[in-house]
This record gives sequence, structure tokens and C-alpha cells, in this order.
Amino acid sequence: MTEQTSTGPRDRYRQQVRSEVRERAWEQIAEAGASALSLKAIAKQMGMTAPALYRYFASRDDLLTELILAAYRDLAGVVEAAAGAEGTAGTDGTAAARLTAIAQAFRAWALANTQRYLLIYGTPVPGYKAPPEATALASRIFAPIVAGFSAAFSPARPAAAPPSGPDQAVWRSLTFWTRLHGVISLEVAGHFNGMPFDPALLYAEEVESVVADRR
Amino acid sequence: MTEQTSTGPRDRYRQQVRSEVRERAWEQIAEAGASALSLKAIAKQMGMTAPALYRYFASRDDLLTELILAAYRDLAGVVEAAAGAEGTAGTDGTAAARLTAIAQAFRAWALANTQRYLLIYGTPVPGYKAPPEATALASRIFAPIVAGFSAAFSPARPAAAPPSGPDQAVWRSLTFWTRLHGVISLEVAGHFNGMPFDPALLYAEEVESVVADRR
DNA sequence: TGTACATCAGTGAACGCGCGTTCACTGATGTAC
DNA sequence: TGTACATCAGTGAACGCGCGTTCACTGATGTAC
Repeated sequence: MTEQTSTGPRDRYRQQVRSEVRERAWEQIAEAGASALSLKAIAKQMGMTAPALYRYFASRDDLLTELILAAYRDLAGVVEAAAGAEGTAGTDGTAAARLTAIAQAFRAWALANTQRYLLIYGTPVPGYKAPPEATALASRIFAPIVAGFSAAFSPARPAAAPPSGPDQAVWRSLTFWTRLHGVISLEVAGHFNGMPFDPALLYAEEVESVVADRR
Repeated sequence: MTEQTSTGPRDRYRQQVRSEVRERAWEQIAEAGASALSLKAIAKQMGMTAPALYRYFASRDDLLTELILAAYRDLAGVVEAAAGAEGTAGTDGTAAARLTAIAQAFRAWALANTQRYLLIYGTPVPGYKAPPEATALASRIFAPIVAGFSAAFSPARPAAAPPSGPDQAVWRSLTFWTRLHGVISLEVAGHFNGMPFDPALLYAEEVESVVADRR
């Protein structure tokens, strides 16, 4: 009845196993970091022998690459969704609201997916070379932010914009990005532990500092 | 002739070997990250067998702890030196100059000692518990910054300062810290690669954004 | 100044561990006639 | 509907590797008389 493209029962099973491997991999990474990712350990957890996993992933690095790209895609989706949920752009107020929504979604995702966040923005895994697709996905995350700042700046001075027009938006986006990351990465790494203040407050202020900056 | 406290020739040799081990360890960490730190590899590099190193360090984790504390101490020293080199405090201008000097020294150290920086502020080494001394050293790094912002704010309204007086300085220091770290950590992790802009410029602007903020 | 002794750096063998990956194979499952 | 065949998931043994750490030991170096 359902018209599936090359999805026999065997294929379905394949996808299921692949998905469980990824799940276990994330658990493992969450517990001991990306460098601890081990096919043998995953196999043992799943009640299989290690060589069996080579039916599903070409190598350990292949699995890691897939996980990293999935993390990127997930985050990109979250950011895009947050940007899209704020209605159509145009007015300055809406652009600011959209940027704030993006920032909140960004942090929420980072706190809920600590290891995924660290996989993307943390200390590079030694000896591991990120695939080219990662760069494209990084742009996908960045794009809604640049769009937000572009919208926030363009309506005031329409046609004959000052020379620093589009660059201005990119520059703001960079500042936005580094400020958000500054708070999140220190929080996630536990460097605020024992300090009597609310990171959410600091974060909110940082978001404001760029979004509400009229210059 | 030289009055040394328990420093016979044997002791001097000990310190020399310990120092070479640390050096090799840093080389190793620089190449492959902290998780790749290996006593056996260090021993081989030094033309010794691994058990010999146990004369100098109780365990691998012990060596790592020493390295981390040394990194903290080094950075703390650099920050303190930068703060001290800016003459006595008091005037508002001097405090700002001091903060800027601290920021520049901070970044310079981070870029020159990438792995050391990541060891302190990067993704936590999985399964490794930082010693309590680390917290004290983190405060030593933070203190000159807080002092700078305190000096920048107090002279205008001397005795009867507003309630948010001292907290204000700490809050600014936090913002200062997260903004600097935001730029540095992304730069060091290579996330600016391929982006056509100068991180030094972005950094300078971030420094200014907190130091020159009159509110 | 010379000898006896204590200290201690370093060796080599061994332990148990875990890793990624290959290979020839068994046996179940789906497919074509 | 039933049989023959191809596909493919999973096993078990093995490879070579590197790790931290222990232990009993050799031999050189410094120290005390």
C-alpha cells in the first residue's frame, strides 16, 4: 500500500540498528567525551560483537562524522525554526524579537545537548578532520542571524545605504555569536560553578547588548 | 658558597628531569590534545623506559594536574603583570588602560599557548577532576579585572556609593570575561577560519564595549 | 684520602586492559522461478 | 505453493597496537666515618 522507495523490511531493520548505534554513541559521548567514542563498547552495550557494526558504519571516524553532522543539522533546524516562528520580518521590532528568539533557542539547545554543543564549538577533537559539509551547515546556522541584523538595519535608510550597510549586519552577527558563545561555553564547561549569579541573566543581558544597540 | 636549602646535585638533576618531562608533555598536548598525554610516549621520547618516570610523578593524572596548575599560574602571572605595568590606579583613565592591557595580555597568552588556554577554559577532560587549587588560581586571574572595574567606577561617587556599586564591578568583570573568551575560544578552535575579517579587530571592539561603556 | 654503606635512578619483564580492524565462516532471511 | 538461490547480518578468532602501572633487580652516585 504505502509506496516506499527501496525500503524493504531488511532496509527498515538496517535503519533501526543504525539509529540505535547513534543513540548509544551519544550516551557514550555524553558520559566521557567524543574521544571516548568506541565501537567495541557500543557493540557490547547492544549485545553484539564489534565486527558486526562494520555492516552499518565504515569506521569509527565515519560514525563520528555522522554524529557531528547530525548535531549541526539539529542545531541549524532549531535556529531556523526559532527565526521562522517570529512571523514575517520587515519592522525593526520584529527583527529584534527574532534575534532574541534565536538566541534563546540557541542557549536552550546548548544546555539540553551539552556534548553536541561541545562537539561543534568546543575544543577540536585531536587528529579529527571535520568534513566540508560542516562548513556549509555552520553557514546555515549563521544565516538567520545575519538576516535578522540586516532586517534590523535596512528599513531606516532604504535605497542609498551607507557603505558599511551589509558589512555592518555581518559584523553585528559576529559580535552576537561570540557573546552568546562566551557565556554558553563557560557555563557548559562548569566555569560558573560556585559563582552566585544566574547565567540566564547574564546571557539575556548579552543578547540585549547587541540586539538593542542603536548606533 | 651558595646557601641552598636541601639542593644537592641529585636534587638538581631531579628538577631537571622533571622539567624535561613537563616540556615533552606540553609538546604532546600541543600536538594531540590533553587526552593524548601518555607517560610511555614521553619516556620513549626521552630515551627512557616508562617505569622510570614514576620516580618523578606519582601517576599520569598527577602530571596532568601539575601541568594544569602551571598553566593557571602562568596565566595569572601574565594578567597580574599586565595590570601592574599600567602604573598606579585611581584615575578613571588609568583603570581603563589597565583593563585594556589585561585584555591584550590575555589574548596574546592564549594565542601563544593555545593548548594551555584550552586546558583551562576548553572542554573539560572527561573523567578528570580538577584540584581545588585551580579554583583559587582562577580567582587570582579574575581579581585584577574586578579591581580594574572597581577603580573605574568608585572615584566618581566616593563614600556613599549606590547599592549596586561593588556588584556592578563584578558584573562588568563577568561580561568582560565572557566576551573576551567568546572571541578567543572560537578563534583558537579555528571557527573563524575562512572568514574574511581580523579577529584582533573584533577582540579590540569587544574590549572597548565593556571598558568604555559609561552607564 | 680511602673505604663501607645507603640512597636512588633506571631497567626489563610482566599484568590486564581496551582499542580499531580484517577475515573466513555460519545461518537466517528475503526473492525469483 | 514450494523449492533453489542469493543476499546479508552477525560470529569468533586473530592481528598489532598502545596504555597505566607493579615488581624485583642492577648499578651508579653521593655520604659518613
